[in-house]
Amino acid sequence: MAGGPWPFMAISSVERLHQMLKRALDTELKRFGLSRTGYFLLTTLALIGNGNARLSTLGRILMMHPTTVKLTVDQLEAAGLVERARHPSDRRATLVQITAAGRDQVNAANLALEDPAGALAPFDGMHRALFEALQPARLAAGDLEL
Amino acid sequence: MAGGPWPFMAISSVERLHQMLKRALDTELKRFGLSRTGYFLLTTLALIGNGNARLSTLGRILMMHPTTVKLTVDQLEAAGLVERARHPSDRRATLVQITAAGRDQVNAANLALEDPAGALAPFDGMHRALFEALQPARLAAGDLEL
DNA sequence: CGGATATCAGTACCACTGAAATGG
DNA sequence: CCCATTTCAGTGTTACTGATATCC
Repeated sequence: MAGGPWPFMAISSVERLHQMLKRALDTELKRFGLSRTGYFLLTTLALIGNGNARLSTLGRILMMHPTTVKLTVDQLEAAGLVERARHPSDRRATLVQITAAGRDQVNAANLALEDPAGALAPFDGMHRALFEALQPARLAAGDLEL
Repeated sequence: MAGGPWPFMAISSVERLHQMLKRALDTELKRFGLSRTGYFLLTTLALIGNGNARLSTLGRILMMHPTTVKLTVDQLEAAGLVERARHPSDRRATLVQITAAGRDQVNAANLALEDPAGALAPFDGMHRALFEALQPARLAAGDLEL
């Protein structure tokens, strides 16, 4: 199997790593009642200045379809982790605001992801190196700087 | 957004790169009438010694669910790119064998993926570096050596 | 008997398409 | 008028669960 075409090898590597991380992440998030997309959305909100953003902005940042964003926000809102609010100037838009409970939840989840005894243990200590190793390819393809 | 927790940054990077590669790969494969899973299965078969393997072996290698393997093989078989055959010694197993047409198809696809004017152009020349950059994390998590 | 293999039916989640309504 | 934003209904693909039959 070694010695395949390089595009195949590269794409397969990303695909496999994605699979493994996804499974580890899902098992860890299950205890918090969070879906993967919900976790990404919530953490993104927590890192943004005011803790709020438009649905469309979240969709662009997270590379999610508008309908998927709506569904995810619906679920998070039902769980009390985010709230919808009117945009002050643009009346087409609705803002998604993270709640205090949402911050607590996402902080607890991110702490659990750093636990050396958790599901992400195999990657312990490699997160930063992994992030930096992928920067060139991501930026070359025009992705955000994060 | 920068300065988030490292597990989040690492997982997001992999997720985003996976998204971008997936879209580029899909648009490229569309012209060959191949699905992504079909492409992975077919290329794997082409790289294996005799060009055949059990369904269960393919599932393990490709991290696919048995039912997904069956469905993918059904589709490839209908397109004449693989054939099912009895296992010589183990009568429970069925072998999937790549056909001559399947080899032609997958070779053409892999050539297109290396085209500097194709959808994978942003990653041109980075495939090998990308593969090697992901090796440590993949092997640490117990993945195949490829 | 336990375990592996393949298949099938049914379910669930997610992404997408196309449409609609509202507003910049 | 054109475009952005959000929402909704309907569709398709893929992964999963649980069950079955066959065989090592």
